[in-house]
Amino acid sequence: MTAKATPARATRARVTPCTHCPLRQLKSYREFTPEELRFVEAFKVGEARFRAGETILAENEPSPYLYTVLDGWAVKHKSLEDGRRQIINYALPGDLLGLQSAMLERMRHAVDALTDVTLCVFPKERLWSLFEKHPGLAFDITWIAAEEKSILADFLVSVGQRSAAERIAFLLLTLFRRAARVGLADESRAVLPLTQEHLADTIGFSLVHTNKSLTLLRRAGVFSWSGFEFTLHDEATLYEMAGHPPGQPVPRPFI
Amino acid sequence: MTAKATPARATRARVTPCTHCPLRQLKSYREFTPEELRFVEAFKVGEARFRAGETILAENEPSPYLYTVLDGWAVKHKSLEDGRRQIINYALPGDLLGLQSAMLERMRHAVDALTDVTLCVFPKERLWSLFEKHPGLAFDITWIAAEEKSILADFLVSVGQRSAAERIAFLLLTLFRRAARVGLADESRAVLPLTQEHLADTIGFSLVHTNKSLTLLRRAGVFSWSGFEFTLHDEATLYEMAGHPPGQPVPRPFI
DNA sequence: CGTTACCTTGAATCTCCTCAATACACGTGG
DNA sequence: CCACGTGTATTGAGGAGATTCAAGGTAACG
Repeated sequence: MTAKATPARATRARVTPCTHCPLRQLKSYREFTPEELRFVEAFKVGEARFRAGETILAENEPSPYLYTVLDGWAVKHKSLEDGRRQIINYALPGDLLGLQSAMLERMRHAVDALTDVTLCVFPKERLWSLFEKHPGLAFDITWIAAEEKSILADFLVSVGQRSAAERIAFLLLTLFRRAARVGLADESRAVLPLTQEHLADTIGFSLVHTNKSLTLLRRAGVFSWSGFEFTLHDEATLYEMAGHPPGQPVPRPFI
Repeated sequence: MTAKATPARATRARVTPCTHCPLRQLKSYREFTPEELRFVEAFKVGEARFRAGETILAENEPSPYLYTVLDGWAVKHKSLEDGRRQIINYALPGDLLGLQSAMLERMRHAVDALTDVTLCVFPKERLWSLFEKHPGLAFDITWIAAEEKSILADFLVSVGQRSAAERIAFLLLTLFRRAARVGLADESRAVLPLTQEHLADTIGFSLVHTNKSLTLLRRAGVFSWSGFEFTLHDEATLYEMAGHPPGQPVPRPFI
């Protein structure tokens, strides 16, 4: 890994208007008021596309934009000088990127595209007027931040306390459910576009050990996962193995 | 460990008025506008005290209150069924507790008092009016959530990638700096009121191994730490060992 | 048809865990 | 005042688990 950083290419042509945003159709999102919808529509200045492997936001850099993922997967990670890296979280459609650079001046981690990605682009200098004029949207953003804190805490518990098999089960089940929540999975199947190296860098084990543990898990027949195709054969057992990860709450907000 | 959950005992007598809040004197906090100060003063309905070891907020419980720490230390943690537990973060004076229960309906982790603690108490049903009427305060809360996400990400990197010595160095240096930021440390000394068991549950190692690694680190003479008294002898070296943890940003907000 | 990315497996080594025992400081009650 | 229990810190020994090094395999792509 991987490709070099590439500047966002804003595509003003063929931009999805927020009024027809496919994510807003999902029952897991609340409805906007007409005023909020108008504000968000004006807040969005375009879309940006990144190819798999490209850097969306670089660590320690400021960014003039806030993004939401419209389509595709991204990965948030931090690297140490010697090449070790830790994946912090994944971003799926509907997730917010760049809040740190908006709030804390610069990114404290990098964000890379995991698949080809389309993002909605919002200029961060208008974030303040969002807080001033649309407390409901401000509340949503805070809600999202609180929820991500909760996800990070769950990852921390997993990495700090659980065995290799438990961590793998936890991660795959969590990602499967997040994919399902935004309509990217049916009953038992989803595309989870990670390599085993991503998996290893998320759960805090070496690639070799991750592979061996994964092989054992697969032999147990609880799920299959190859070529990014994940199929869940026995959710109850995987749920057991994962140490009972919390169900996703019904999310209140959108952006 | 430890004492049973105890209901908050609101002490309306001898409550510190926000106008004289010792934390607001610190240069690391921004100043309130007079209107904000008036709002916060009314938002605060009292203070609560907890003794060391008591539970401030229980996992999976809702809470009608939001708290800020006025004095003392608290610890946020999650426990598994079999007794393993992971410490998520620590709360020092100025830190916010219970945002999860306010935003996500219930706590996803527990909060225990590490020392005797005094908290400012805010009723969460008035949080919405804060967002409506004081976007500056709403922005502050979001800022705090973003910063804690950043801290959790750093912990995750530490637990996922670093050696025992690095994790210990990272945690102690981080806590020393956070204590210093709120006036709880002088040049090189601070009270860090953790046991080695807390340390172990934070860095994700067994108590025994943590003790052995700590002993080695102490023999290196970079710091001393006994009876909760932490003395930093060689900050540059500890900083090296800790893998260059980020300096604390100047925090914008208060509550 | 060679290169690249990803996955898989074995072997040797070292880290970390569990079990077990000891030590010290503290507070309590006899 | 001493005996005792409890919480915390320390150390040793043996074994499970994770890492690194190394080699080989497959599929995709020019």
